[in-house]
Amino acid sequence: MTQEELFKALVAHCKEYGFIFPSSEIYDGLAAVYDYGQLGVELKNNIKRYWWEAMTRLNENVVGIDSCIFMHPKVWVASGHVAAFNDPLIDNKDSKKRYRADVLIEDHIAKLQDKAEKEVAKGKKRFGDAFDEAQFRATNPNYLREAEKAEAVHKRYVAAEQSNDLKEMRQIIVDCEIVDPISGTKNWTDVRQFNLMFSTQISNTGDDNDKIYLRPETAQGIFVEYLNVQKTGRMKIPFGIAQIGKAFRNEIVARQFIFRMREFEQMEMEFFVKPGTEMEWFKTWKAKRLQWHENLGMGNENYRFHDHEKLAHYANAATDIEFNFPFGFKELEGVHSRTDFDLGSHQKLSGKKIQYFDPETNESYVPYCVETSIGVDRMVLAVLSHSYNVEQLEGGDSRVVLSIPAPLAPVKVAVLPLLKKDGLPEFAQKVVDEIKYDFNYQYDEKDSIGKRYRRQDAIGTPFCVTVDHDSLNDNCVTIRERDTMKQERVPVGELHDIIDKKVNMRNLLRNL
RNA sequence: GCGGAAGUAGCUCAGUUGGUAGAGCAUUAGCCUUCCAAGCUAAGGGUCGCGAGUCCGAAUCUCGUCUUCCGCUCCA
Repeated sequence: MTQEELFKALVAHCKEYGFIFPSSEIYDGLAAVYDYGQLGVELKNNIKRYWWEAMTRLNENVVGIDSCIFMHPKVWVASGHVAAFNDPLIDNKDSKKRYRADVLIEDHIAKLQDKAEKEVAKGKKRFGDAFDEAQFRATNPNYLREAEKAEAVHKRYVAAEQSNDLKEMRQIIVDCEIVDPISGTKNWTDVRQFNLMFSTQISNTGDDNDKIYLRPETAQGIFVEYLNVQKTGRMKIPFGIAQIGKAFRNEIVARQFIFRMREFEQMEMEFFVKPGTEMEWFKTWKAKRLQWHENLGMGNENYRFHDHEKLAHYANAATDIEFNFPFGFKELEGVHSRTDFDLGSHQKLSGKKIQYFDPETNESYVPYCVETSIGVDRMVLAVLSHSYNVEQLEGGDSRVVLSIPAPLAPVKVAVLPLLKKDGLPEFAQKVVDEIKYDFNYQYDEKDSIGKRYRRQDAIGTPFCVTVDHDSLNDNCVTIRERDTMKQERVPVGELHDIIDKKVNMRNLLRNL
C-alpha cells in the first residue's frame, strides 16, 4: 500500500468503527468538519488526560484554567489578530494565483515612487554639487508628475482601505493596469475580504458594534486571566497556565481529514518567566515536550524539530515538533518564545497594570512567556495513523490492528464467552463485574472467537479475556494480548492487576 | 477560490442502446460450536448525493448545486 492508500484506508477505518465521522452527513456533510464517534471520543479524552496530567500534575508550578470561547473584542485587537488576519484577496483568472489586493496596490505605489526617485537621481547626476534636492523636489516637472501619480494612487488606496471599500480596491487595480506577474494579464476576479476569525454578534439586534469573534487560539484566554491566576493562586514566577479548548479559524482550504479543520481543539500552556531567562526555558520546554511525545513509544525517528527562520510578530524564537504523518512530516506542536508581546499589549490596551513584582530583586516587570501549543485533533491523527497496521499472518490471513498505546486505547478489555450457553455468559458477567469499575470494556458473545478477536484488534483493544468451560471449574480465564496475540491462562482475581499494569496512564507519565 | 476525478444499501461495487434497483460482506433473530475472520436459515436496510430540464418513462441524457479526494493557492 502506498502512503496515500494507507491514509484513505485509515479514514475509512475511522468511520467504519466509530472513531470519526464527517459532520452532518445526512445533509451531505459540511466541508472539513468532523465529529468524534463513540470510540474517537474515548481516544481523544485519553490524549487530553495524558497532556493535562503531564502539565498540571507533574509540574507543581503549572495550573490549569478553562476560559470561554467568547472574549471581549479588544482582546483580538491587542493580540494582533484583527490587524493581521483581515486581508482583501483577489485572484487572477489566468494564472489561478491569489494575491492580497492591498499588497498588489502597495507594490504598484512603490514602483511609482521609485520612478519619481529616479528623476531625483538623474538630477543629482546632472547638477553634481550644485544640486539642491529640496528645490528639485518642489519644482522639477518630471519629478512632480511621477510623484503626483504615486500620491494620487496612495490617497485612493488609503481611503479605500479605511472605508473597507472592496470595489474601489479592485477599481484601483484596474485603473492602474496592474498585471499579474505570472500570467501578465489583467483578468482579475472581484476583491473579497478574507478573515481568519469567525464572528457572530452577542445581542440579537445584528448591530455591527456587537460583533464578537470565536477565539482563533486559546492562548489569549490565558493571558487575560494571568493576573487573576497569579494573585489568587499565589503563583511565583516562573509558573505556567495550561488550557484545553476549542478554537476556530476560517482557513481558506481545510484539508487532510482532521489535520486542518476550521473548528479544532488546542492544548496550550503559557509559561511566564523573568525577561532574559526565556531562552533557557524555551530549551527546557522543547525538550520536555519532545519527551512527552517520545514516551508514547511511537518511534523517536518519527519526530523532528523544525526551527522557524521567519518569526511571527510576537516571537523571538519558535520551533515546531513535526510528526511523520502519512502525508509527510507536518507540524504537530509548536513551542514559541512569545516575549512580553501579549501581556504587554493587553497592559497597554486595557490600561491595567499587568506586571509581576519580584520579591527577590524588588523589581516589577511584564513577564516573558514561553508557549507550548499542540492540536488535539492532530495528536489523534498522529496516534491513529501510526497505530493503523495491516498485518500478514501465517497461513495467508491478514488482520487490521490498531496498535494504540495501551493507556490511550478507547476500550481496554473485551470479555468474550467462548460459547453463549452452558453458563459461560453468566460467568463472563462475573468477570465484567470484576473489572468494570476500572476499565472501559466491551462484552461480545456473537460470532466465532477468532472473529471477535479481529473486531477488538480493529479498534485497538489491548486485552481480550475469554471464558471457556474450564473457567467454571478452575476460575481461570484466557487473556490474549493485542500486539503479540499471545495467550495466557490466569485466575480471574489477577485480571485487574495484569490489565492495570499495561493500561495505566502512569506508564506514559513516568520520566516527565 | 481555480483545475481534474468521483458520489448507487453501513462497506466494496455491479447495473446493457433510457423501461418498476442487484451481489458479496456487514447488521438483526434463530440454529450450529469453535481460542484467532468469512458454517446454516430467515429478516431488515436504497428519495440511486440534492434540484431542475428533456422524455410516455431517467440511476442512465443535459444543466445547476452540494460533498469528498488529488493538484495549485492559503496556512501569525
